[in-house]
Amino acid sequence: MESQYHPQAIEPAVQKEWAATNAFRAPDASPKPKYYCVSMLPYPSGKLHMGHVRNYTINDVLYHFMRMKGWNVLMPMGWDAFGLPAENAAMANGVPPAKWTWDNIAYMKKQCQSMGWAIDWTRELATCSPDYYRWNQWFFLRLWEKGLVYKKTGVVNWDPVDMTVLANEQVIDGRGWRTGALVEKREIPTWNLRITQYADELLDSLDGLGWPEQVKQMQRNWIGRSSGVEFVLPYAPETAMRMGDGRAGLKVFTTRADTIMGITFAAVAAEHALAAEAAKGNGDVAAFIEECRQGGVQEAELATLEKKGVPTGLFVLHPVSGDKVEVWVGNYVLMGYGEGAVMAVPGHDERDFAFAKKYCLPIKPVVDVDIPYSTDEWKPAYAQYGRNVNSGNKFAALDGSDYAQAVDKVVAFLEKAGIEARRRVTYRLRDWGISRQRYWGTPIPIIQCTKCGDVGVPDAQLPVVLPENLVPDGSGNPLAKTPTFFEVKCPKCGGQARRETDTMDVFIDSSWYYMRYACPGAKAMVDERAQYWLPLDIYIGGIEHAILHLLYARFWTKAMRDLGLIKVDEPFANLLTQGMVLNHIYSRRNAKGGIEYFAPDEVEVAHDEEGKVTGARLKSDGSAIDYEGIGTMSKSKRNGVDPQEMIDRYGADTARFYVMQANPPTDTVLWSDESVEGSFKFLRRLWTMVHAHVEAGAVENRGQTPSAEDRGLTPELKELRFKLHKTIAKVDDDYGRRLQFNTAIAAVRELLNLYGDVKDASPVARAVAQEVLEDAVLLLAPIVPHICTALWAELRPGTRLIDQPWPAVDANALVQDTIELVVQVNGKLRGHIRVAPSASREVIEAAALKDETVLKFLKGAKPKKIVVVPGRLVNVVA
RNA sequence: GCCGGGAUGGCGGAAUUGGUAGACGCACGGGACUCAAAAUCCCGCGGUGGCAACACCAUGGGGGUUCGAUUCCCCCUCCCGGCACCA
Repeated sequence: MESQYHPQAIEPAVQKEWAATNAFRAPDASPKPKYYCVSMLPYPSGKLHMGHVRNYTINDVLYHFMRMKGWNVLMPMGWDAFGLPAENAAMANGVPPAKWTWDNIAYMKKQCQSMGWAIDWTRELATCSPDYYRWNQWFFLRLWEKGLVYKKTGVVNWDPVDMTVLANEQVIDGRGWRTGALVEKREIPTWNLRITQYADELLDSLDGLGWPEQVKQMQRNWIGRSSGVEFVLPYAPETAMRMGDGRAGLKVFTTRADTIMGITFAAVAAEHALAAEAAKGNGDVAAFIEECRQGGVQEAELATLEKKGVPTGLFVLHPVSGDKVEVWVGNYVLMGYGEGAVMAVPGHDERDFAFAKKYCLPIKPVVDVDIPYSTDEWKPAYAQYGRNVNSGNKFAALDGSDYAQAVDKVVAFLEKAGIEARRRVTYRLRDWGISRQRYWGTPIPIIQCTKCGDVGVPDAQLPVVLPENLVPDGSGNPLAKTPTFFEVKCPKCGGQARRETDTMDVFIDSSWYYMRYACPGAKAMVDERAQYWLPLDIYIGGIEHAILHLLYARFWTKAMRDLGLIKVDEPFANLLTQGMVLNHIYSRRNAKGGIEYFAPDEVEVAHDEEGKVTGARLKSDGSAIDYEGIGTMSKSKRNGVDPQEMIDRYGADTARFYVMQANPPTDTVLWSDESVEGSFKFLRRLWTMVHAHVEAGAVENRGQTPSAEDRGLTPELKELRFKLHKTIAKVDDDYGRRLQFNTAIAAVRELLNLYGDVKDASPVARAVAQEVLEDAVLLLAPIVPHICTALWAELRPGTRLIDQPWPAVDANALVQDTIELVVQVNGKLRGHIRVAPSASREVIEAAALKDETVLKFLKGAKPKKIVVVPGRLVNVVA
């Protein structure tokens, strides 16, 4: 056996053997139970980064573990190949997005292979290939037939200089990232999917999923089902004349109908029809609406704006008192939620309160909130439910009601008064707008005919193929400038028509790729092989996908089910959300006001004594740049770390071991490679241990190791076997249930530390050593499969690691004569006692009360109480 | 702003159901081996006091529940993720 550990020789040889034997090819039928484990597919940005290494190594550990446990395991891989970065790269280098993307895929695939991940490459897919995206188009048309697709006006970010729609990511502090121009809102026609039709099911079926509770909670809050009352605030007479829209008043929605007597004003969004009417002949309102048009559409930006508004001079009537109530235009009212209009109750709503304070509008508390009410300052308690008070003489019957009673009474009152009112369930969730005014995506299969309207592309003409040779220039969608693409005949009337040039949101691509892995080459969207593999037994990916991607994929699955394509209700039975890998971010504003990012290794950083960054300059020319703090590794911010250097220097096993031993998979981590050396040293030590054992001569009697009954073991060897079998149980639990790999590695390190302490060359000891080393190799195999494959071949010549089952725990090895208990006084550690595992409470108490330190702390007094926790501790309360 | 999460030695982390705080590593210090270096091995390593035995303090800050709190509850600070066109 080679005395030195040479990963550069071992790893390619092991990988070659795997490839030659199709080791990771998963059959679509098997007597074994199936286990389908998938990681979120990567965007082919150019190179793998440490987040990928973490993600796919976690998946790989589960692959090997479950395979050793006897499952038919599938781990596939693919490429989320459409999207914005390819267009940005094209603008920067003049290379078409297709070429850039395919080159990146080729390079990253090589990197994946050099990591040794157990991927079944026969199922690889790229979402930018027509074979894949044709089914996006086909399914879009099916949804359209079912009425789940519709067209409506949407609001987007508009860069007035580049004359182009900007993604939210491309808006930095309200300005276009390339031009530095102030961004505006612009309304355009968009295609939408009716995800809200599935809102209830998406909410209710969360309960049965094996997902982290935090993710389920985020999805619940995102869907945001709330029940409330929708009613009409009747227009005051002169307002009714002006509006003349056929409606008797302003429709509002509220979840707090019980506070109706606290209405002191009403507010509408700037885009509301009433605001437009008010702007006629009112310069202030018109100017305010114009002001609201400035800036982008991101909710985070809108929600942090200072609350502002103007009075419209239009009035509604309080539905109970009949008092005139003025309507304001407010920038905090969202057109996209409810009706774009709210009844304002500053007494019990925080945003209304802030608005009222700013514009000196009356604040009228009408619910008893248990604490004294002061209009000086908002307190969260003001928004609590409580008994109604101060309802006035027209509705005195409301006083004393609790929330539920109050809502009942209000609805009954409004109906009796002839005011349109109904209970309604609303959702925070909005329909899914899928139109993108971009080139590198799935073409939307619609043809716009002046005579026939929007016509679906006939199935026989699918896919609508995206031309692959265009290069975007930053101004608009190149497809819209390519007549060979958009000039078409109408499939219905044969007349001249125009092809839709918007493409689909890339979240569509990632909503069902894991089904297509299951049935490569299928002649339909999916076939029966998908039914065999679905649902995923575990889905692994970044916590940043907790809402959007996971919600869209769930919706898409349910829609496919309802079209009879699959039978599952949910795609992901279990979910492991990986924490983000963060790194420092450096940027600089360019002359135009756009933004430019720099990689951490291009930057020299100055720190203060506490390690805080005080300044940064470019290594190349010494110019000052901005430090933006830490954030997720991403292509656009140029702060990703390529694992290649680590692989070249130490090998893939060290890289895999390092990322798995450093932190639990769910933890967010700031990238550091400080202790990589330690990981490599451990693998080298493992190699040395096996080498020393093997060179001392083969041990044949593995499997006939003296068990506890045979009593052939010294106490030291018995302890070693105890530790071994404890470790097997611990690692099994960590891999299989806890999904926490750093503690599994620590346990194996402890085992090998103890093994290293045993200096015994007797035949019995050599047999135990064989058992320990074999099992340690099996326990580590899922994490570092290359070195373990090589070591196994030395420990058991003629057999292959990949065929081995997971090691079994020997219950006999876990039998102990005595156990140690902790002795506490008042909850503080004061000593230890050794007792038989079966020791009674009385025996334990007596032993504790004989302990000298315990007696010292008791100072002769009798203990007040003694708490015994079996198997753990005894606590004497003084 | 709203939703979700996090904070433990110089650093990464452990403590799984309320039961020994700091496992296992990294870095560092000391020693052995060596002509020397590398590699390897051994010892030490939260703070304060003490020769030591040991004692006290300590899990972002403040309060509470409990025989016992890193763990549960309330309040606060800072950081991370998401907020619908980054993926």
